Amino acid sequence: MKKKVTIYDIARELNVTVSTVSRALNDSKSISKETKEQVRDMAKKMNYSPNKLAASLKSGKTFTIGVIVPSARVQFFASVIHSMEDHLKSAGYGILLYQTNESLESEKQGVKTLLEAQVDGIIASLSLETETDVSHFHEVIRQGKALVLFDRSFEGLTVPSVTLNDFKAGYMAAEHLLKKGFKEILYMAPVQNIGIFRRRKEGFIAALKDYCVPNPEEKIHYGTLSIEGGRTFIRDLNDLPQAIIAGDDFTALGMLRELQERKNEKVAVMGFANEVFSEFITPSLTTIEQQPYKMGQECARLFLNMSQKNNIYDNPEEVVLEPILVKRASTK
Amino acid sequence: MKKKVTIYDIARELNVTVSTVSRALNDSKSISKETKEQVRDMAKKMNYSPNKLAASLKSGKTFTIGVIVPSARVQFFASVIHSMEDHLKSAGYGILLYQTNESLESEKQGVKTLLEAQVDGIIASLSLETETDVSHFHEVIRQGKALVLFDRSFEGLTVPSVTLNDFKAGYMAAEHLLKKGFKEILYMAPVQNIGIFRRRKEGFIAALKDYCVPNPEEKIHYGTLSIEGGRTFIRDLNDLPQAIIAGDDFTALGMLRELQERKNEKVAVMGFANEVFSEFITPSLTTIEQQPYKMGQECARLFLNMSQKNNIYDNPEEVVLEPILVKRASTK
DNA sequence: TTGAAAGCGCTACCAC
DNA sequence: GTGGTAGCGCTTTCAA
Repeated sequence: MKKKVTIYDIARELNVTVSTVSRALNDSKSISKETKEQVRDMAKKMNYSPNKLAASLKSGKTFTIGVIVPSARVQFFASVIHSMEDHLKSAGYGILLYQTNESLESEKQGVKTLLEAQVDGIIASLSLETETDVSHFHEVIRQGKALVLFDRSFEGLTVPSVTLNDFKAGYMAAEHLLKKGFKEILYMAPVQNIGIFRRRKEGFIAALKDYCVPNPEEKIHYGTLSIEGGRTFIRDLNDLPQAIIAGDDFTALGMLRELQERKNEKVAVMGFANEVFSEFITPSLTTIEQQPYKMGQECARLFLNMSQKNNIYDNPEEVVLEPILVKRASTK
Repeated sequence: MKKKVTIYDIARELNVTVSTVSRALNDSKSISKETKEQVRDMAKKMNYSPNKLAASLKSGKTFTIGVIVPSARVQFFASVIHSMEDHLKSAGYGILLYQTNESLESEKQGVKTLLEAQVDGIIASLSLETETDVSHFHEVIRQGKALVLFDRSFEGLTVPSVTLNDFKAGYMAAEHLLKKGFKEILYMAPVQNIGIFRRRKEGFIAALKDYCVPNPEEKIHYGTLSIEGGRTFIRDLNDLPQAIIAGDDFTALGMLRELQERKNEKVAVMGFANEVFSEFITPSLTTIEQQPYKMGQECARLFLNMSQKNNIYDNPEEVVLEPILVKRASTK
């Protein structure tokens, strides 16, 4: 472990000043070609590696962006992170990852930690617990740093965001089943504090109204998002409907399994998210694709846009991606 | 966007020096209780947020650790990342993420970027292209920074690592099939430059020898890891064997689908990785569980261990996790 | 085109 | 128990 080489070492070696070295390394136009070459050669020769920390401290830019997600293990978020990293990396930004595990407290801590790390911005998807308390995100804005929300956003925050058209997603799901001729459709609603689930539910209701199904509100049952939640949902029903819209693909899977064990496969089931497995289970699952790759890409774009502007929160762009209906066997 | 509050502001307000403020904030024992309280109250009142960058520049510790993976979208790596972040966060460390997309060039760039960001260490899983050129990792070691390799490690690097007992994994897979009475077993081998695949293959061969199956080397066919790769593998066979060990679960899935379309399900198929979907496809897939959560946890532990030692590369600990055979319907 | 020097915000050593 | 101050490695303004 040798001592680190700094621009001072290069300067001394070349009998110039650090200013010159710094400028040469940064390709400043006020430095002669020869000097630049000399400096670069020496830097390479001495195995120089810049300390970005020092540069950041001085310049105020870290070229690091904090990403806050409920869990990096969930396929959807994993894909978004993957996409973000790819698109941000090419613009010179690194990603500092923080998982909230669906806890508001953890989310607050995450924002605090990331701000202390002096990230240039934060891209976040809210935890399930984040109902109305978004004060921690106001701090991000107050500091003049870029904030981009995705998927699970909060309407009270006028910041750039990338979301799915959840209303339409709910509407599409219902319409698909209605067009298939199913009349008795049950809708499984997850917690309602999150806008994404609320809007989706509203889309469902709207579709039923448009198709003249009476009392759509009565079709809504609450449930838990998980395979077991899907099983429980079925068990708790007195009569089986013709079709069920589950809160996500895992829940839909649980429902399908529970139904199969009862030798009763006559119920159409669909999910949300288009997980990797959904195509491969039996029956293959009809679901709504949420475009995680596109979402990550758009988040990166919005952030990079902001990093070029002065008044970053003027007219925040709200990208709304279109849900895509993926028809498969489970609603045949 | 107000000007940032620094310890100078707090010091001025309280008529003390920055040393006092710094020490009070860091809970130094040489500061009186009263002063600490005053400082903390004032810090809170002024909405002070420390600039970790400055602290890092001075102290040389960033409490940030670089994580290099082929892709954060792959379930296995997503789970490891999830686990690492959880375990490292509680020790005060943040994760700077870098994806190589299986490219050596990108991996080198990643190491460079992370080192420039002054990470305290790097936890990495090698790209498929990283055959023998690991010079970039030597640079990490040369700088005296902690390096931990996981899953896809490199035997030439004597650094702490967390891997699966791949030999045993291959052995277990073969043994499972042999015990089921299958004699004609085909083994699909992915690229061989990566130690993990080589050792696994050797385990397979050893098992066949132990069970007195002649010419085990002839049972090995090379193939590509993907659903399509699995389909192609089947198509390219002249005769179907009794059982096949695929390179991973996706490939196994491709094989199963190809076989199903031929109305020929008499071939037992198993995979590696225990993906989320493997339990839910039909037939459910026998596979080898690679314990990603445990792996992430152990990586975190090894890193934290190193961060406490002086000679961090003395007797590097090599954690080898046991593969777990998950028996399911596909090899019934 | 290059040099000198201030300073980003914090820590830690040396005084007192 | 507290103060003074020299840097950490870099950028950038002002001079020359």
